Amino acid sequence: MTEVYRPMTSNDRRAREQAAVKDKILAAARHLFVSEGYESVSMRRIAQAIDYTAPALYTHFKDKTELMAELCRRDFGTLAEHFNKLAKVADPVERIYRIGMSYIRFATDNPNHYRLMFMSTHPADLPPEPEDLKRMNDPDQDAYAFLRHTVAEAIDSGKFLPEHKDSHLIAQVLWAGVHGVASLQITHGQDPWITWRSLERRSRTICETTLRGFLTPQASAAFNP
Amino acid sequence: MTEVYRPMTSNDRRAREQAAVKDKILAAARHLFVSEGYESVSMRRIAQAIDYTAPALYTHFKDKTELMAELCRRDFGTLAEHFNKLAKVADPVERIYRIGMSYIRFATDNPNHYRLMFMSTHPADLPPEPEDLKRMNDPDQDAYAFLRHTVAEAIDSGKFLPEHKDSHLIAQVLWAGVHGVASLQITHGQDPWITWRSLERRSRTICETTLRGFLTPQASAAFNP
DNA sequence: TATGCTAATCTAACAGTGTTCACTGAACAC
DNA sequence: GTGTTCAGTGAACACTGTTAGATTAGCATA
Repeated sequence: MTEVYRPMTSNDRRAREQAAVKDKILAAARHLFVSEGYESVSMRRIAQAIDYTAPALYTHFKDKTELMAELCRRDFGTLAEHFNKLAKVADPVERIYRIGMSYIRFATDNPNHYRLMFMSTHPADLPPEPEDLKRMNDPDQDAYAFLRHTVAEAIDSGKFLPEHKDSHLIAQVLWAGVHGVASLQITHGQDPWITWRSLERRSRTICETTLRGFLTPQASAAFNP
Repeated sequence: MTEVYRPMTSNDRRAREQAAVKDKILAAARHLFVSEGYESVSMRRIAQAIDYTAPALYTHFKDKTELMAELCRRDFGTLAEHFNKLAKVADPVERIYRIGMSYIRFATDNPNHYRLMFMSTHPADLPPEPEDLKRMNDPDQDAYAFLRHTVAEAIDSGKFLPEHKDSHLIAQVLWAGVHGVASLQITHGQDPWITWRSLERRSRTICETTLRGFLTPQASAAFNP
C-alpha cells in the first residue's frame, strides 16, 4: 500500500478557494432560480453570470439537480431562522398559529424558492449526509422539528383534545394545511376559474380552523388570534 | 370581399378524422405522462407511440404545454365524476368528508396525473374557452363547484358556526387541506427526514379536523366518520 | 531548478429537446 | 383535368444537460 499524494501546506487554502467558488455558483444559481424558475435557467447561464463556462460547474456539483439540492439544504436553515424569531411567543397555541402564518408568507413571498424546496421531487435516492442528520430534529435548524416541538408543548399544556396526543401526526396535518394554501396560491392563484378569496383570509382561516379542530372547547374559547 | 374556399361535403368527415387523430395523440400522451412524468416525455416519443413524426403534433396543438392543458381540461371532468358518485350521501357534512378522502385517494393513486392537474403552472394566459365556461360552476363537471355546493348545503342546514357563512372561503380552505396532504405525499412521501404517519391517518385527520373547525358543537358531536 | 503530479478550467462535441419551414401527396370542388 | 387545401414529412435551428480531451497553473519532490 503506497502513500497517497496529499499536499499538506496548501490544503486549507485549496479548500477555502474551492468553497468560495462553490458559494459563488450557489449565489448566482439561487438568484436566477428564484427570479426565473428552475427549468428556465440553464447551466450555461449560471456559469455566465459568474464568468465561468458551464463545464466548470461540474467540478463542484455532480449535476444540475445536486446543485439545486445543495441550495435547498441551505435554505431550509433560513426558514427555520424565520421560525426561531417566534420562539418568544409564550403561548404554544398562539405560536403555532404564528408559525403557520409566517410559513405561508415565506412561501408566497418567494414562490420560485418555495417551489424548489417543497414542490418538486428531490433526488432523494442519495442517503442523507452527516450534516443533514445533524440538522434533523434540531429545532434551531429544522423547521419541521420546530413546529413539532411547539405542538408537543401545546399537548403538554393540556390544550389539545385527549384523542390528539401524537405530535408527529398533528404537526404533519398542520403543515399540510399551510402547504396547501401556499402551493395552491403559487400554482393557481392567478387562475380565473376560481373565485378566490384573498390570500390573507384563506391563510387566517386555515391556521385558525385546523388549529381549533385540535383544541379543547376551553382552549378554543380562549384562543382569539 | 371574396368568398372563402370551403369544402362542404367532406367537412364533417374531415373534422371527425382530425378529432380522431387528436384523441389518439392525447391518449398516447396521457399514458406516457402518467407513467413517466411530463418533463421526461418528449414530443418525439409521443409521436412515435402512434406512428407519427413530432411535427405532426403541431398541427393539432400549438405546443407541448397546450397538449398538456387539453389533457387536464378533460381530466377535470373525470375527477368531478368521481365526486358525483358521492352525491347519494345524504348528510352534507358526511359528504364533505367523503369528498376529501376521495380527493386524496384520486391524487395519490395517480400522482403524475395529479401533478399535471394541480401542481404545475398552466399557460393561464390564454382566456378561458367557451367550453370551459360551460363546465365552470356546473357541479356535474366542475369538482370545485361540487364541493362548494355541498358546503353551501351544509351551511344552510345550520351545522356550521355562525361566523362561517362564506361557501367559497370554506371550500377553498377545505381544498387546501386535502391538497396539502396529497401534494406533500407526492413530493416528499418517500423522504427519510420526516417520520411520516401513514397516509390514511393523515388523510382522516385533515378531513375530520378541518371540518370540525367549522362545525357547531352540536354538529361536531353528531359527526362520527 | 527541473520534473511530475493534481486539480481547476477551458474548448469542442454529443445526444437529446421543443419547434419551425419548405415541401409532398392525397383528397376534394369545380 | 385543374387548382386548392391541408395533414403529415424530413431537414434544420437554437437550445438543453453533460462528457472527453487538452490546457494551464500550482505545488512536492528530486
